This record gives sequence, structure tokens and C-alpha cells, in this order.
Amino acid sequence: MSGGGRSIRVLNVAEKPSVAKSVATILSRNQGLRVREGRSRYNKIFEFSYSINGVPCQMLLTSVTGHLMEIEFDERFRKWHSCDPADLFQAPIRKVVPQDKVDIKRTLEEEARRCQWLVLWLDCDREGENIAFEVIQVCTAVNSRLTIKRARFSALIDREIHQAVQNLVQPNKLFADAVDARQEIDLRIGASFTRFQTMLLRDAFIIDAAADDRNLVLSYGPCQFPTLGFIVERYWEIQSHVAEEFWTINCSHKADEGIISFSWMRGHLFDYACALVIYEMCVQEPTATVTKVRKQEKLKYPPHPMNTLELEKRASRYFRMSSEHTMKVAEELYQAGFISYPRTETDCFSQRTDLHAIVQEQHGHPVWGVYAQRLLDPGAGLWRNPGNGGHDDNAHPPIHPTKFSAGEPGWSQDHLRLYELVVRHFLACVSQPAVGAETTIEIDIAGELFSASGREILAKNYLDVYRFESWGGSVIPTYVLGQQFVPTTLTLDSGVTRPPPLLSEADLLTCMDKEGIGTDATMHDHIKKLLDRFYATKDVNTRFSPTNLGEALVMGYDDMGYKLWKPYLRAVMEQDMKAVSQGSKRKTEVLESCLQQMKACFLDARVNKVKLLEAMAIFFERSNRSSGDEQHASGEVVRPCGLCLESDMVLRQNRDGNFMVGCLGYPQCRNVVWLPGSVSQAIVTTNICNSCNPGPVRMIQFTFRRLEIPPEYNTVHLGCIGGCDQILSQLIEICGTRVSARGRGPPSVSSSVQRSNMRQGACIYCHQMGHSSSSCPSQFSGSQNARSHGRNVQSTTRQGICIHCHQTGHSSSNCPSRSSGAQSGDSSISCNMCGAPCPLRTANTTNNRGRKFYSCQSKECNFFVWEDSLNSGTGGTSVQRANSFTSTTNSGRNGGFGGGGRGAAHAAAGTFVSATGDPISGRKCFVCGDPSHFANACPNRGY
DNA sequence: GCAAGGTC
Repeated sequence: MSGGGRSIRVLNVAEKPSVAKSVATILSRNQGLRVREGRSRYNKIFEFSYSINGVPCQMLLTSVTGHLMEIEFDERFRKWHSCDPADLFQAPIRKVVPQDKVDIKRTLEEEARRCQWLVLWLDCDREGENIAFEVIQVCTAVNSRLTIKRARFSALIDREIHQAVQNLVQPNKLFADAVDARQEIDLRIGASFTRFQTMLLRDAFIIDAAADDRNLVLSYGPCQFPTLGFIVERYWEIQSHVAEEFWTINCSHKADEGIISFSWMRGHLFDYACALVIYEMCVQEPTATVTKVRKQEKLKYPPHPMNTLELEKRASRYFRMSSEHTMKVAEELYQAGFISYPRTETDCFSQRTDLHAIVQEQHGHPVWGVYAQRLLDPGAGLWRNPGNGGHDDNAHPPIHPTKFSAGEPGWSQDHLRLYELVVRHFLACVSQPAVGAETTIEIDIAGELFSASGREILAKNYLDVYRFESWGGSVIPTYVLGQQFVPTTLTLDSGVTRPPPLLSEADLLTCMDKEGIGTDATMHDHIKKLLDRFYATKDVNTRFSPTNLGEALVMGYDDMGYKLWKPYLRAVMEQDMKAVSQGSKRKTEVLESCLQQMKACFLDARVNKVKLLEAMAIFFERSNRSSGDEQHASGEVVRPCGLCLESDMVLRQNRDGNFMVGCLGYPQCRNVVWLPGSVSQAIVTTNICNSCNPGPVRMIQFTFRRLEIPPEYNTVHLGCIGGCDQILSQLIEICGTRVSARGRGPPSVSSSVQRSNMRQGACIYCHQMGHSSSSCPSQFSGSQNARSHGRNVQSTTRQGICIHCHQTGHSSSNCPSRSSGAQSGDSSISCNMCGAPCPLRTANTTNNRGRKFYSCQSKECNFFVWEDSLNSGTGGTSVQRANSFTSTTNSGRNGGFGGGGRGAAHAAAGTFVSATGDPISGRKCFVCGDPSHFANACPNRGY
């Protein structure tokens, strides 16, 4: 069949070669399907006959590989020095087909010329719709008569595809518009901030991250920076964590089955005194009564079908593979046909997927083949229809095996691992949950509740194949309701709060997913970028720390008050994109408002660049290099350069206060006009000179110093530097210019900052007067020291209070309360118990923050009393503290508190014992000080 | 030399 007669010739274009092949195979029913090469070796052309709504069609089905086009700035703005980075917010941009996609474009052009219809089979998401319009642009450019149609399909299965082609619709321009806006905003923000911060910082400091830091790019991007922000924020959280002591009561009981540990149902208390009172009550009446025995069946469900995010997280957790490497290996397995498409959000299988067939294929595997066989055995009862994770990208199924393998010759260890994960995960998904019998026992000791639980695994089910997860079993003896026993041990133990751990790769992916940073196909790229840019490092446990560079950048913007490192910006953009795709906002409207805001933010950041410099100075030594990139980047444009014809010339003031108009192409282009030394002020106006070329040349409003120019000249003059201005020429001749001895070299960043510091009179490191930051005695050059120094500046000086005790006047590192958990005061009393000094201190625990107490300095004594209770006439107490105040009973033999053993004898007499069994004498009620009763019997007890 | 998004 040649496509002659009345049949229509239809060019069909899919997003990727694999989809073209699948659609062609489905539509042709694999009959009469021909394949030929296109211009691009990856994108074949499939041909077959088909009938659309009764109309005979000669179908051509080919593909692109994702986006066909990119946006870029016009030539004039592409060189870093060719313009002010602020110009990038409005510089002209265009869409072009990059060199590596030209072959695909040619194929489309050649085929489109000979077709009447163009049917778009791009993925049904916003990016897919945008690619559709790229294809339309290329095809209609060579054939304007094309009828354009869109196929909507949600899975590559027969019914969907046949249905899609019989119900063709129009492409959705709004979806494509949303992506256009996103692309433009990303490019403009990314390029402007990247150029700005690179040129500002790279040459001003010795950044030891890279071997050659002159090639370092300090990139900014709306996805990479929030990702860095997550890492830095967690790091700061850990740095500022102040360990707080807490107290808990532990109880154990020795039974025939072993020792059972009961945990206190209050968890823990931060108030020692309160914990102690309760503990005293328990020791006083230690008999435990079983108040609840709960037995129930618990199910542990298998995971949902796996999408990209889960694949990356699990490969990181189970194999410590980086997300970037995981995706590389997954792509190779996909290309070789062993697993399904690895970039998918979908975590539920379509009803129509033949899950049994996928299981069937694994029957022969030497390790999990038997499990796969059991799954399909109805008698085993192991099968379960997979769960639904609630995500569906309407384009791809969850990741699952597509071809059996027991390992291929070319596979690495990671190929084997990842294939195994995909297969085992799939088999787990279609398996019954694990079943356990859980027993929970609750006991009551003197009104306090404690609990213990045990689990018996009844059926492992999916856990038999999913070796990556476990579910521990533990034995618990039989207790009956109302049963009484005396605990074997009852201890008051202390612990300290710990900071959260550094973010793992899986944690980071979770944060990104939650805040909408990146897509399933790009998240790993953003993480890798942070490592490539030396913003973060990853340890062997896949946990991320910021580098000095990463922390300094975030700190700099944070100090400016900008949340550019937070995910909000991306979230707002995402909302706007949604509004555009739904038609409630126009693309131009979103672009205008977003770029306007970001430009204002950019200009403001530039004004506040000292914050970035200060933050960098905390971690890095100043460099002597003087590239002056920063100065080049700033200044008002006066005219295009007539010498290099590439860059603009801008008005600037050098460090001595003299004005010049220099080319931004410096040092390649050294074109410069020095202005008279008598100029005190120069402002670029919007007036254009109508005689000088190349134009436009903007006029400058000059103000001269009265005493430095002849009396016949005005102090104010609107002049042109293009060569036409006689007055300016005369003044240059009369007054001369004040070119510095070193010539045009612009001031180095370091010297300009030092100068501004001196002017303000304070060092940017320590905020003290009398020296500059470069000679600050507190400056460390070692990076680790620099970081800890930086943290102190960050958390104490900046906020003005110690993060530990919340007092002013010292930093957290030398906080007097740091080691003791409380702040020492001046006054002290003599210890009621041993006579040693008891200084007055201030509690810093959650429940008693600010409350004063006296505490004996003698570790053996530890007399303790609240100041307010002392004033009200109540007494103090002396106890053995942390981990050592133990009541040892001998319930096994005597079944009672008053039984044998040294401790028990004292306890029976109402005396407290230490862990060594020695009595603690002189006990009296903690609440009121009365020795005739314990606190639990005190009439004044408030709880 | 800048971004993020497709996909190979």
C-alpha cells in the first residue's frame, strides 16, 4: 500500500522512541508494520495503514526525544560580560532547536511536507503539551496546511490507544503556555543570580573547594537552592540544638521467659523534682497491678507499586546508591527491556494490567522463582491485588519487571541489585500482608502506668520475598488482668535530648517531593548539582552536610532577609503555572508580575551584597585577585562600545571617587573614557545624544566642584561622552583626569569592602572597632574552625542573644549554663545536708525555665531546693541522682517489698537506698520538708 | 561559564 487514492497521510509524533514503537505496534496490530530510518538514529519511522473514524489513513509514526527546543538569550546577552545581569530580566529570548536535535527536526520537516494531518502523541502532561507545540511549530513552518490533532491516552494499552486515535482532540495551548512561562522565569532568574553571585564572590575569596576556583560557577536555581536550603536548615538545627536532660522511670520484671521491660507511659519529664516525687511514690508502693491485657492481630502491609521517587529512596536506603546513579542504572535496564519506564509518578496498576503474566515470568528464577510460583497457586492464598498509592501521571505504569533475567553477562552489581529490587518489590505488591499477634500489657504502680508489648509473627507472607523489610518478633509472658507482682527493678534514669540526624538522601527526596521541588525525572539532578557545585557533601551513610560555600550562600541571603533558599518561590511559581494552564491567569500576566518581583529582589540583593560578602568572609580568606568582575557587572549603561562592538560601556566610580565610562568587555576590551577629576557627581539620564555614533549614547548629568573649575563654567552640565561635547573636552583638558597610578584596574572586592568596613568602623567578623575584617584577631583560616565561628556569629551575635540560655551578653559557646543546664547566680547558701556551698541557679528546663534553685556543689550530696519553697518555709531534699537511685526488690523469693536483701530491708523500714544499697539518711518529705511522711502522702502535694 | 524540563 502506498498511501495513494483517497487515503490521508498522517504524521504521528510521540515523545520518545519507545512510545512510538508501542503505539505503532498496537495500532497496526503488528500487521503490515514497516520500519525505516529517520535522520536521527534513535528516532525510527513506523508505517502502517489504519482507519480513523472510517477514513483510510496511511500512518507514519515517529518520535522526538523530549523537548525539541530550548530557550536562550539573544546573542548580545549571552556573554557574561556583555551586559548587566539585571538586564537578563528583560533581555530578548528565543526558542531554538539545539544542535543535537537538528536531525529530528529534519525528519519532521521532511515527513510533514508529505502529510495532510499531524497527530500529536506526546505525554499527557504540561511538558508534553509544550513539546507538542514545538513539534507543531517545526511542522507547520514547512506545511501550513496541516490539520493538527492531539491523541489523549493514559496508558500504552490497546483499548486506550485505539480509543485515543478515534477521539482526537485539539492540543491545549494553555498547558503549553504554562511551561513557556516556567522556562522563561527559570532562565532569567537562574542566569541573572548565577552571574551576579559568581562574579561577586568567586574572585574575592580563596574558595578551596575546587582545584581551580577561577572556573568555579556559583550557580543559583529555583530548584537547586531550595534543595540546598533543606540541607543547611537541618544542619543549623543540629548546630543550635541544646541538649536537655530528662528523667524517666523504668521498670523491669523477671519472669520465666526472661526479663520484661515496662516503659513509663508518661514517656519522660524534664523536671527532675517532679519525676523524683513520682518515683518516690512508686518506690513507696511498688506493687504492680495488671490493668490491661490487649491482644490483637496486626497487619504489616506490603509497599505500594513503585514509582521513581520510591525507587530512588529505597535504592538509597537499601544499597546506599545515589539517586543519580540509580536513575542511570534504571535507564540502562529500561533500554535493555528488563524493567518498565523508570520515570513515573504512578504508584497504582491499571485494572487492565496482566499482573499474573508478570509474576509468571519470574517462575524460573533460582532465588525467588519458588515464591513467584506460590503466588500463582490459588491454594497458597498468597495473592492480593496491589494497593493504590494515589498517584497517577496518566502516562506510565509503576516500575515493574518486563523481562525475566537471572543476571546478564554485562551487568554490574548495581544492575543486579536494582533489578532484584524491582522484581521483589513487584512480587511484594501482589502479596498478602504479614500477620502478627500483638500483646500489650499495662500495669499500675502507685497510680503510675507502665506498658510492655510483644509480637508473635503468624505469617510472613510478603516479607518472605521482600528481604529489605523486617518486622521483629518479641516474646512476652502471659499476664492476667488483676495479677499483681513486685517489679524486679524500678529505676529513675536520666537521658538527654538529641538533635535530629543530618538529612539522608531519602529524607532529602521526601522534602523535595513534599514541597514540589523538581519532578520525578529531575530530583536526582538537583541533588547531584549541589555536589558538583561544591555546595554540599554526602557521607558514607548517604547523609548530606552543607559545605562552607553552601552554608555561606544560604546565610548571606538569609541575612538579607530573603527566602530565596526556601521552597516558597517555587511553590508560588507552581501555583501560577497551574493558574495559566487552567486559564484563570494569562501567561504574560504571570511572567510580568513574577519577573518584576524577582528583578526588584535581584536589585535589592545587589544593594545588600555586603551580606553575602560578610557571610563568605566568615568561612573563606580574602583573595588578592582583582578581577573586578563585580564592578564590571554594575553601573549604568551609557552607550554600546564603539571599540569591541560587543559590550556596553557603563558609568562607574573608582575607589578614589573618580568617574569613568568603561567597557563591560574588560579586560578583553579596554575602551574607557576618563572624566574630569573635578566631577563630584555624575548621573546617566534618559536623554540621547543625536550626533554621536554608535548610539544610543545617553547624556550624563555632571556636577563639578566649584573650586576646581574656572568660574565661567557652570557647576551643573548635561554632557555627552561620545566626543561631541566641547565643554566636557575643555574641562578634561583644564582639570585633567585622576587616573590612579595602577591605571584602570578597578578596585578589588576585598579592598572596597575593607574600605566600607573602615568607614562604618566595625569589623564584619567580630563587629568590634579598630581593625578591619582581614586583620580580625578572631578570624580563623581553617575551614572547620571557620564554620564553628560562623555558627556562633549566626546564632548569637545576629540575634543578639545566647541560643542556649536566651540571655544577652555572651555567645552560646561560652554560656555559663551550657554544661550544667542552668545558669549560676552570685548568691549561695550553705548546704543543709553537708555544709558545702549551694549556689543559687536558674533552671533552664521546659517546665521550670527561669525558676531559681539552690543545688549543693558536692556530688555526693546533691542537696536541692527551689528558692521559692525555701522562702515559704518548706525544706529541701537530698537524693542520689541520675541512674543510681534504684530500688531493688526480691519479689522472686518473697513476692513482696519487705523481703530479703539489703536494699529491701531498708526499704521496708521506709528508708531510701542508693544503687549500692546504702541507705540515704535524713529523708523528709520533698514537698513540705516534714520528716514524718513522704511526698506521696504529703497533704500539700499538688499532684 | 547561567535554569529546569523533556529524553538518549
